[in-house]
Amino acid sequence: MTGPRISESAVRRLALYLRLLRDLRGQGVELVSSRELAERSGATSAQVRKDLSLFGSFGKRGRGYAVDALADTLESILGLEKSWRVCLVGVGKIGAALLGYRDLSRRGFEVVAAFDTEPGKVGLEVFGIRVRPLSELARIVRRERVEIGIIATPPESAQEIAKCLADAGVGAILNFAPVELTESDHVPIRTMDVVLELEGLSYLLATAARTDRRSTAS
Amino acid sequence: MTGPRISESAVRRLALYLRLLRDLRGQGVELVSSRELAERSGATSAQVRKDLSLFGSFGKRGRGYAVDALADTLESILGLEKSWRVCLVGVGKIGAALLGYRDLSRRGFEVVAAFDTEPGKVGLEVFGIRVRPLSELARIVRRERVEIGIIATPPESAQEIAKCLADAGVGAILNFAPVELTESDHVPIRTMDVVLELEGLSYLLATAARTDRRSTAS
DNA sequence: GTTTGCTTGTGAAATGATTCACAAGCAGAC
DNA sequence: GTCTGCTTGTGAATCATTTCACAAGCAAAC
Repeated sequence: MTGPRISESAVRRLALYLRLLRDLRGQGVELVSSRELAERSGATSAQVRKDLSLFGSFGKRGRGYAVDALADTLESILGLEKSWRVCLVGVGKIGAALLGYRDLSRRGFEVVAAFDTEPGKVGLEVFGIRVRPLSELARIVRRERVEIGIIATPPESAQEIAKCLADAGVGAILNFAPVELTESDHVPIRTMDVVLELEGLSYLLATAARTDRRSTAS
Repeated sequence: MTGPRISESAVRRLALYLRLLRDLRGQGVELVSSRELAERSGATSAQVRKDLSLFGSFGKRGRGYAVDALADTLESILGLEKSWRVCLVGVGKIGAALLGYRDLSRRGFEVVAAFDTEPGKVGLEVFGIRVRPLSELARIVRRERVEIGIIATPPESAQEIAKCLADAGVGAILNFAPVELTESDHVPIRTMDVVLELEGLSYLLATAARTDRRSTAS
């Protein structure tokens, strides 16, 4: 089964449903309806059903979805049955925060190596991970069979490092540097950017302010 | 001028163009074409032109866009001419990393207050910001005229805090807690979730692996 | 002035995502 | 068995976004 073509937002929703299902499973709930999943995830019930139906029929009409089975199915679809081997490049404030973030390993993403250029940082142990010099990246990524790279460097070096990671064989990259990276090879890249997100909110606030001024103007 | 209805992804792209324009301005470049902006932002040139044309005609046919003027225009559209007053709730690892993140104030988001419940943290100064008890949130948010709230607490408390922030008068919320929050009032909320993002990549990796197995199967 | 080369701005077309609406189906009550 | 209440799965319809394609326009060369 080579899954259907499916949008990025649909995948995100599936991951969200999975999180909810795990909670419900923990609470001992056995059945859940698309309506309930929708409420808790901020989607509509039709959306939930469509998303799930892309991969098969998992529900029982009149009853809902079996929490446990559906959680297993989603884990399989999302590739979360195994745990992924991750490396971090750039042990600055964000990088260090990520190393200390317990949820990563708890949710299946094991940080197995960390790299930095700064001599003052190389050799340190940060939350149990030894920081290695960048020069060892290719070697270690191969040796440790790293599958996902996280970039948390300044924007200037990010593109180059993305290239190194791709060349060294990682299959996907999560980028925290505030630049749009172009992907080498076919290695998908996701960028997370706090400032960009805040700027999105700024637009909404500014628009709201403009509207207010208009409607309450003398 | 009450701006047009515009999608979240379009706003994100505008913010991206603005960043590129600032770079170009810094380099002394005076004109830029939609094609160049497209290349650097990962969009298509038609997309760039459509995005910009939603708000007016800023380019010169045959030449391109005046970098300086367009940057100013985008700043105005996105509400980035002023600097926004931000508060942080939850000074854990992510919260502390944010307090230390210079780019926030540099790019127009000034953290003017921080809160935490933990007695061990209250009173500390983290990167120059004093951590206050959560009980003071409403009072300080009002006094400091905070416009945007950032939530970096455990997921259990996030919804409650979103409510407090909305009630206290913030106009937008950026949420780092791994829960889908329902908005109180009409306060928009954006959630950033590292694990969710990694799970999206996991899906791609798993799909690629499935496809490989299919096509190279005996 | 005319030609050339390049670029914008934008309707129209194509594509993609979401919502609607309802037949099909399940389980429990009687 | 049949009736009731509820829920899934899904084609069709709607809505949104992206891409196409090209007329209109600018500047420099000659």
